[in-house]
Amino acid sequence: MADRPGGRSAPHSRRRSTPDPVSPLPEGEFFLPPPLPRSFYDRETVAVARDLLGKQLVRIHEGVVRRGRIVEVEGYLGPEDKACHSARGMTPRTKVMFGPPGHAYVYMIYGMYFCMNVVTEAEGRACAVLIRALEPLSGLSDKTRGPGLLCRAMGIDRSLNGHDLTCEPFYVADDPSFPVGEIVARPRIGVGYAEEWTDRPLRFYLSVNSFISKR
DNA sequence: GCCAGGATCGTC
DNA sequence: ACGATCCTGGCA
Repeated sequence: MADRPGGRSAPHSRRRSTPDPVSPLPEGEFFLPPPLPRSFYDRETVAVARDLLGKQLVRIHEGVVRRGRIVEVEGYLGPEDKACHSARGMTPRTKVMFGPPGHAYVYMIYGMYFCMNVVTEAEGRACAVLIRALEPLSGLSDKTRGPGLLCRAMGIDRSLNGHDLTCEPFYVADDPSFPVGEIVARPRIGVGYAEEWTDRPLRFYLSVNSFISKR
């Protein structure tokens, strides 16, 4: 296969003479931040959850760049956590959670929405962080508050389950100049069935941000 | 197979 | 407080 050093044009017929209508990849320089390395995800889940706040979720799809700032997350701490999908062991659905860190765990909820997680900790730990809200940065509607809505806005569906988030076209990137500020910890949303795990403060959000899903 | 329930969201 | 909508997992 012929390589195109520095070239960004599509392999063949995709590129037309007119630019894409919405957020096309810019010509020349690219300021899209690079993906975080796998070592970022291969850490204790609460640390990853807190550190994801302020980062950018980036998806490049059909020539459109969609970016949002992660402003709300929830940690799910593996099989012992009664709110965690891996609490009933490995099933077809939770297989990705039991895999290596840095991959997307995407599932359908209530027959109408998708939710997206990042897998954390060592392979087999089956921990993850749910992305609950984004502040829109580019290519997104303003309906990004809540895990189902943000997946719709980003175009995240089942086809991205298991995707490796350490490479394009779907990844998390650092945003070093963004001031994260104070982080609030509260019980997770919608896990009333989880007994003693229901009230654990594993939901984290930026206190100075208006894009949170619920107060 | 069958069925209860769900890490949601919009509306009443 | 409830319905939409369908996948998932447990049980027969």
